[in-house]
Amino acid sequence: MAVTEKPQISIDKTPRTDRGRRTLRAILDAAAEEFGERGFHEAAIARIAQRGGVAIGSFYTYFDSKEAVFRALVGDMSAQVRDTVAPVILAAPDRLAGERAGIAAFIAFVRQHKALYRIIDEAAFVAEDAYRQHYNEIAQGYAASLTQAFGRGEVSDGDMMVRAWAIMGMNVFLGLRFGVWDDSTDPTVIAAAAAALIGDGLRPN
Amino acid sequence: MAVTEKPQISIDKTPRTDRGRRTLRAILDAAAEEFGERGFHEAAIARIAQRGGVAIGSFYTYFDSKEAVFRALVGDMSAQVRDTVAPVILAAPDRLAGERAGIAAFIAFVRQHKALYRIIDEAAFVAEDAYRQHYNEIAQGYAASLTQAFGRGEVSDGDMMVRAWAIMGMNVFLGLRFGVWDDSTDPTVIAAAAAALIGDGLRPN
DNA sequence: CTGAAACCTGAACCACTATTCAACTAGGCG
DNA sequence: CGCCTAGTTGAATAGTGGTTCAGGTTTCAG
Repeated sequence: MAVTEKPQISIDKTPRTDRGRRTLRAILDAAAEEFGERGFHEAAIARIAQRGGVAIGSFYTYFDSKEAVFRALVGDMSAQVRDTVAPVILAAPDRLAGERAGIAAFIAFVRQHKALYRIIDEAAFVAEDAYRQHYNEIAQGYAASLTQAFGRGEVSDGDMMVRAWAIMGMNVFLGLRFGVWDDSTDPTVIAAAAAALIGDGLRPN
Repeated sequence: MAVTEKPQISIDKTPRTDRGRRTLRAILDAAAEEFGERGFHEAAIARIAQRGGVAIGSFYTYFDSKEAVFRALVGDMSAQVRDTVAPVILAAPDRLAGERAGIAAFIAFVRQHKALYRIIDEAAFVAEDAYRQHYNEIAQGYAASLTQAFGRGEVSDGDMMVRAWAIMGMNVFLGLRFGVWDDSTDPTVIAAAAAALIGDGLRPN
């Protein structure tokens, strides 16, 4: 009995044609707009579909649920942030200079992607595992690169993981305050102040 | 014409009797639980009422809407955090010691109030103005006290507002990572590492 | 050309829940 | 006791919006 392999109710939603890929792209872009403007809960699938110029049904051709698109977006964003900031830090002559350049780059990125920046933050409530993964990965990389810098004698000894989380928090809050809430301050000024803090701390002399 | 002051459809929802105050308290506590466990959008008024042992109608005797309780809770929390951490910082012999004590106190607070800590974070999406107010107020006070410390020669010169936001971000992220996500690490160890970073920075020597 | 797979469509279904409201009870004051 | 205000109750209302599905249309390998 040649059981001709039951066609596995196609659980895979990846598009197979160019047409499909175009539609997926349109939905993703529309979703980014919608989630960015209205937040996860106020966002409506019907509006995402409309923005993308497709039918509601087409949305469900590519995603299993509202949360699924959101997760996809978080992944996209997460990668984009890393791919933007990490090279800037690496390109700097030393760790401390990298710190300053990284902050400036991050603030600039946030200003250019305010909506999408919100998506990552909201993931803390909508897709906590994706949120944790985002920051854990960054912290991991950050701590590793601090350890390397220590090996080169560029930074002092200390708990690199705590430092990584501390500096990440600094960046995120500065990005919120001077990137999202108010973008009238020159990023390099903020970056200079923050980098000075990271480099030498508050202690006088 | 003695226009006998139309009785102003009692827009004030403050309880007038002890019985009322008890009910309000029950609702508030129930709401804190519900919002803490399920987040704003998953939380249901019906469940809050049930938890508090009151009828749905009673909820609306004291609050105009779901968002209204949430805001009340954010205000409560905000005050509680400040009232817990600020005295600890002030009690320290100097600013840098205060920094360490403050971080340890904050992490301890977060561990004891994980649910309520989440409420403030979610306010960023549910009641952004309350969220901004919370952090702006803290930053304001923080920057002012840094300036005073500068006057006493306890900290170096620099942009105190940027520093305030940076240190706030540090604290919040350390609180998230080592308070909410994982509370197995000794807070004083984290506080020591973070305070060392704030005090002397990363620069070797 | 042809048939099947991929893709598209949007009305309808359904579950959920914030808010209202009209009737009721408790308690204190004169 | 009569009366008034504060407080209580929960079924009913009303609106929302995620998801499904049955029936098209498009694409393309053979």
